[in-house]
Amino acid sequence: MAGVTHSTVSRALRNSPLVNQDTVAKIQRIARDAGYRISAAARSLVTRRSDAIGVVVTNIADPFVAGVVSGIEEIAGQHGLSVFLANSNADPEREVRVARKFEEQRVDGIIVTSSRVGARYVPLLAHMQVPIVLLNNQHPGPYAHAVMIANREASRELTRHLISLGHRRIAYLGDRHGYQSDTERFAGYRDALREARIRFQPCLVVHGDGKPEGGETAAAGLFGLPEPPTAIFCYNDMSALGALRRIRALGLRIPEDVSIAGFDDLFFSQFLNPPLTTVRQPLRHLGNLAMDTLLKIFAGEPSEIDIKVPGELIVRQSTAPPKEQS
Amino acid sequence: MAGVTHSTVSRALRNSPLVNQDTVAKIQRIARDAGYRISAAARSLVTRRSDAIGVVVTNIADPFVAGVVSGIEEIAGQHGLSVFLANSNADPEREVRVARKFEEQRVDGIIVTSSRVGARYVPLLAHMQVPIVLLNNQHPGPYAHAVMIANREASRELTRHLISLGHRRIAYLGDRHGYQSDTERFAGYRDALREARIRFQPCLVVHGDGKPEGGETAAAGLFGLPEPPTAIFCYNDMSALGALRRIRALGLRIPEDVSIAGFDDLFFSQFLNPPLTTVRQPLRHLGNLAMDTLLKIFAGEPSEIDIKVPGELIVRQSTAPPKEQS
DNA sequence: CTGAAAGCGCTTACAG
DNA sequence: CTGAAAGCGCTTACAG
Repeated sequence: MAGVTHSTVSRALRNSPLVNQDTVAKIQRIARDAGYRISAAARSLVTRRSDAIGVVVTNIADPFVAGVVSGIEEIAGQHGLSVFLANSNADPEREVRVARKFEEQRVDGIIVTSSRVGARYVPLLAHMQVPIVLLNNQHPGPYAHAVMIANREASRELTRHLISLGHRRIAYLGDRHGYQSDTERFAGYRDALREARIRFQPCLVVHGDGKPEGGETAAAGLFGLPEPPTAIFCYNDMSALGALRRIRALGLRIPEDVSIAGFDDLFFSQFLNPPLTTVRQPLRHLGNLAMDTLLKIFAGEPSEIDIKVPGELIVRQSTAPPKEQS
Repeated sequence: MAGVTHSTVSRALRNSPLVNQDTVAKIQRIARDAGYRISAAARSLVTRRSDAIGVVVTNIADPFVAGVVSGIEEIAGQHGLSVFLANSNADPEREVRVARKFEEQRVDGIIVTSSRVGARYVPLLAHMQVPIVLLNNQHPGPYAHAVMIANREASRELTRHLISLGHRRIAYLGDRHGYQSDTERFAGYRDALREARIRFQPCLVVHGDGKPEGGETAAAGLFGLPEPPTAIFCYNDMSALGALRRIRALGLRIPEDVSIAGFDDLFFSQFLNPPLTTVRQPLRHLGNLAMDTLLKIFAGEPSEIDIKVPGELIVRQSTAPPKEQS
């Protein structure tokens, strides 16, 4: 060393006010010159904090998820926290493995990013006695905080937009049953129909998988109907991507023959041909909020249990009045 | 405890052959029932391995990056390794912060995923004496392994495709100067022109930023030319996304008036209207390879310094013969 | 096959 | 303001 002891060094590096300023300066200089890096493992062993958080995603390659993770990492980095990323793939076996790893790492908090996470996953994490924030997936229980978009309201507004254009046969192309965001968006769709006294028609509801492939198949089903819809509200932009392709393959024009709307406003949606009418979710901001919530919990500050962010209707050229009133 | 000592427990949980099988079974059962989770920090303090790797990306919200990270995480998870994710944003200050964090965590290896990473970043990491794998960015030095797509070859093939359709005025819409993948793709473009004895015209080369916005602006420039191109080879699909929009805004049809090709085959490219001709990069596979390389290094097995993966030309409907021979 | 001991690199009361 | 000591939860030679 350079004149002092172990403990003093430790204190100096943490900028303790207990230490002589000159000593601090000297020690910090020496440490820097020597390329000293504290061992996170050793520190965390005694402090009982890892200064790391865990982020579980179903699939980081999903642009919704990636956008949100980017917002999480941004705030975490600003506060000197490391982030562990783990894909669960909605596979129960991987979910268990992920939870176990996070426990071993003694993460200070967990963010679960995904609308697809099964409710059964949360108990697994809740068991860890660590703050949990769910992003776009509320959990009915005391274990977790939640950051969400106001799905129902935004969906209602989007459906109203279609109705105001003159549409009456509006299809809902959803995700798989049981996912909360699908359920809520579906509810908003029905709200708007009810308001406008349009009879709900179950045959106009089809289900994809939240990805282009599922959207494509589901859309195909709608055009096998004796009376196809004049507008389709797709659960998300990824589904819309598939629906758009299928509809074009059928020789129909958008929006002249059929209007299409999505949800999320992913980066590509404004570049589609035609540009997609959708609801904007502020992905990065949602990620920021989730991380902010975790930070508040760490600091012992009060924090809302359910944070709701409004979506924003973005009207583009994929929606227009129907050709003929039906 | 339950009859035995500290050391025996440690050995039992690691399935040491030194321990009586019955004892092992008993200890493992007790540990499971008690919900015991080993402390990664404590273990790593003595083993001097963290069983964690660090992944640096410029921006996880970029679909190229997200696809690759997904492939990295997949293999890491299979081998019980945790992954730290950090965004550098190509911001020098953040790069330093990321590198420092990874040092503190004593990661066992680092993967840098990005075509935008500055060469100046690598020394920062190399200093850590830890295996480094660069994905899509080769570094001329002994510090790092590299996994890359065969940019030049694939680019040459794509350009040949445009030439074979009859194009002679082919523009290159690149990324910013100095990025390796841009440089290599540009070289492939020139190779193909040379082969076909088409004179290279500097005015047909424009530069974007690898994102839709930059592609849009760069494309606009090409149509201010007295003799605009009949085909545009975009450095990547993200750039093409912007170029497509701008070209449509100019009232031109694709591919009738101008052919457009991209590079990467991101998930959305096959769903565009028209579907985009491009070069497929096997993103997930590239991520797998990078992680495999790291694993080999950990195991002390020999591993190639430079792994090159071929791209695959995917011809779709955004390219066609030019309207008139120019 | 099992136990006792040392030590990984830190932090933090407790004395001075 | 600084030092000596204990301890965080593991692993691993070293003895038996």
